[in-house]
Amino acid sequence: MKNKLIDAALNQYSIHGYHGATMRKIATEVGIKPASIYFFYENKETLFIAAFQQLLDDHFRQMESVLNNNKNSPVNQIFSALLHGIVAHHKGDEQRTTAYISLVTSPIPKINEHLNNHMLHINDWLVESLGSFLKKSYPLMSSCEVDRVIKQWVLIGNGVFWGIKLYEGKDFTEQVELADQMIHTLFLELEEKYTK
Amino acid sequence: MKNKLIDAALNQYSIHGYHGATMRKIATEVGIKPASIYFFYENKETLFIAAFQQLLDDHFRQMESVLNNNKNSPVNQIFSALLHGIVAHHKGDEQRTTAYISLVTSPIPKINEHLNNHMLHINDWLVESLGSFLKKSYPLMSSCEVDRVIKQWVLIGNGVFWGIKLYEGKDFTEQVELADQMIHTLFLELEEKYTK
Amino acid sequence: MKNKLIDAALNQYSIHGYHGATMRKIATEVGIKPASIYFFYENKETLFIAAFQQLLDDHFRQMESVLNNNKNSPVNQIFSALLHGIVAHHKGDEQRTTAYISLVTSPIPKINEHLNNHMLHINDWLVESLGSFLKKSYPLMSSCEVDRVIKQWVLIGNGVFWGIKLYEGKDFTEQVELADQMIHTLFLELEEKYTK
Amino acid sequence: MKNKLIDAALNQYSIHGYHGATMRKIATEVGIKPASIYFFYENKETLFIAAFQQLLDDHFRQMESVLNNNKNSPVNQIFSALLHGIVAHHKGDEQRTTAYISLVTSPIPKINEHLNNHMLHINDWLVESLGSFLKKSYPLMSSCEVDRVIKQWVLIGNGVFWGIKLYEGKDFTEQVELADQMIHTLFLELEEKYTK
DNA sequence: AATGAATGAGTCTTCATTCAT
DNA sequence: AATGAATGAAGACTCATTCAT
Repeated sequence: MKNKLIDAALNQYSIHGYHGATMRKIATEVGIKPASIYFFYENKETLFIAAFQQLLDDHFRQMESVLNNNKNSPVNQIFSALLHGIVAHHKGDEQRTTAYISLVTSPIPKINEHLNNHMLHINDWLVESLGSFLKKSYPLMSSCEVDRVIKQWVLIGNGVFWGIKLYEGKDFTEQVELADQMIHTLFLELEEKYTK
Repeated sequence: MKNKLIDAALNQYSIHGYHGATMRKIATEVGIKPASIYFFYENKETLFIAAFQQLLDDHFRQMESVLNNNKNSPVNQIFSALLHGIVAHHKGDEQRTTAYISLVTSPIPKINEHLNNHMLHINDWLVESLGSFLKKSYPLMSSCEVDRVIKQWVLIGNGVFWGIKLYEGKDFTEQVELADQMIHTLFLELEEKYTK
Repeated sequence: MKNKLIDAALNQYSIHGYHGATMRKIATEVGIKPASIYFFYENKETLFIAAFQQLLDDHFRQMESVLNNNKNSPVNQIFSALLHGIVAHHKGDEQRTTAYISLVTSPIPKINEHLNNHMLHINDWLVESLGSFLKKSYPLMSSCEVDRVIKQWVLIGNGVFWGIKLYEGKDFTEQVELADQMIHTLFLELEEKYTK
Repeated sequence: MKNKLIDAALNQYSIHGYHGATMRKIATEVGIKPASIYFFYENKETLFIAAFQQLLDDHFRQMESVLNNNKNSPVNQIFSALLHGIVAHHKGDEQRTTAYISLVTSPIPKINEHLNNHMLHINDWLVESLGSFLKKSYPLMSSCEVDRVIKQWVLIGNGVFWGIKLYEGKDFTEQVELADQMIHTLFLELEEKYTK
């Protein structure tokens, strides 16, 4: 039930925003009465913090698992696969993605903190794990350049991510292809620079 | 006063979301009583539709003016300048930018419609105006490729835009630099392909 | 304009009741702004007291004029004509009739007072004027009986009056006919008793 | 509590009209807070529709029971008793009677519909039940005449009913007596016509 | 003669929350 | 584990009224 409540909370949040996601709507969605929510969560804020926590954790776990499934591919394919993996994850659960996007403009301070930590966490993890792959393939790359490549990849990823709410169907598929091409170009440069 | 109300509405919206942007908060921000708002706008929805309309119009006008100020530069600089211009515009008015981002997850159907129209409008305009610059510089480019370049540029722009809320200070400046590099690469390819 | 306001007030009152007849609705109906009403009437209560006063005065004047036009007919025809006259007056201005009915349940004490005075006034007038006609035709009738006949006539009139809101078209016409028959019977009795 | 709310709603309605019968006044009358009303009724309109429904149902049941208690008396006494019964019912609960009268000028369309149905229902019922009594006593009466007698009786009843708000104490008692006399006359005619 | 701008009080209604059961 | 009943605070909005113009 706690999980059903979190799902409902995220869903309502994604549709109506924090103030519009009322306890009643959430309760109705899981088939209980508003008063019953308080048996599981102390109050609205607690529920939402748990919900957002889970959202971010899932998001992170998902990225880890995608990376894990591709760690034996060539670097450039890893970057590409990771992008596709994340995109697939988001597209497969648009409701949560909307929640995730809304998070960025969340009106609750505690949640913004969580989000910032999450972002730093992801960044560290990306730099560390992707960095090690890059260095393995291009041992001559400077730390600084490794950083740069990862950040550019993230920048492209952000662009695609933002497109999730802006483009639909074929238009969005095209976005992913365009991103792929740019990643490809990124690695062409590296290849040329470090492997001849 | 109608304009002051729109500003306040956007500000409150950017901070608290639609349901959290109460008439009282908006009224207080402009120094009148809640009841007085209804002298200027029929109701909350009307006020917000006017506000968002203006937000989108300003946004578009801003892009136009940036383009106008750079239309005599070389193409690659136009693309770069346009990106910087938009970023500057958004950074210079973070409150409105947050409102703009929140718009994407707005709970009011009428507003989503407006937003979609706005997006299509911008797209058309970009393809048309930037397209003509590209074709002038690289007459051999196919329409299809013109389209692709513009869309990649937009993708990078979206990445930067999304970063506005995620990065601060130097970190954000770095984002713009990274984007610039990628645009640069984009045009290097074109140069190589079409001008030798 | 003062008269237009009174008409509008009565109309709105008949539709929505006192609390539902807002200054705005009244102003809109006469094509001015609410604030302008206060140039003509001190406040809502004053306006309505004037309106009701006029309503009752008109009502009374109407009855007088009907009686005047028939004062040379035989008594029984006077009674019948008076009934028809009143009914015609009310049917011809249903809006005011509704207002008149609503008056009886008015929530404003001052108005109830007015109404009571009006009722007493009408009663006195009826007893006096109709009484004199009766006594002229049936000199042997006791004051007490004169009173009784008038009151029965009023009772029938009240029945018809109440029917204005309950019956429509032919159904209402039938009511008036039924009333006529009963008045006829009333005078048959008198005839039998006093003129043989 | 739902019933207490209905009583309070009718009482406030009878005093102040629909728009003047505020949720606050109703809540106060039953000793709860306005917000609590919404636990029992969806909104103001729902509450009032339930209230008026009950008012009309009670009214009808009352008439039925009066008729039932007198069905073995002679016809003319049935008519008289029914009148007295209805009058007693109304006089015994003036608050509800005022509500009933106000209903006729109610500003809510749904309620007017209910009222119309109620009136038709009562009419049918009167014609059917009183009609059968009349025919039993005067087998030679035509359906048409049966109809007429009933309608005249109703007309007198309406007159008395309307008098409830106009007359007080002895004056009202007199109204009932006058009505009684007229009913008496009505049956004298029938007696003379059909039983000699 | 009329109104634009403003407001305090009050309207219906919803919200998060509580607590006894 | 769940809810019926209740509520204080706040939500959007309306109302009668004022006053400078």
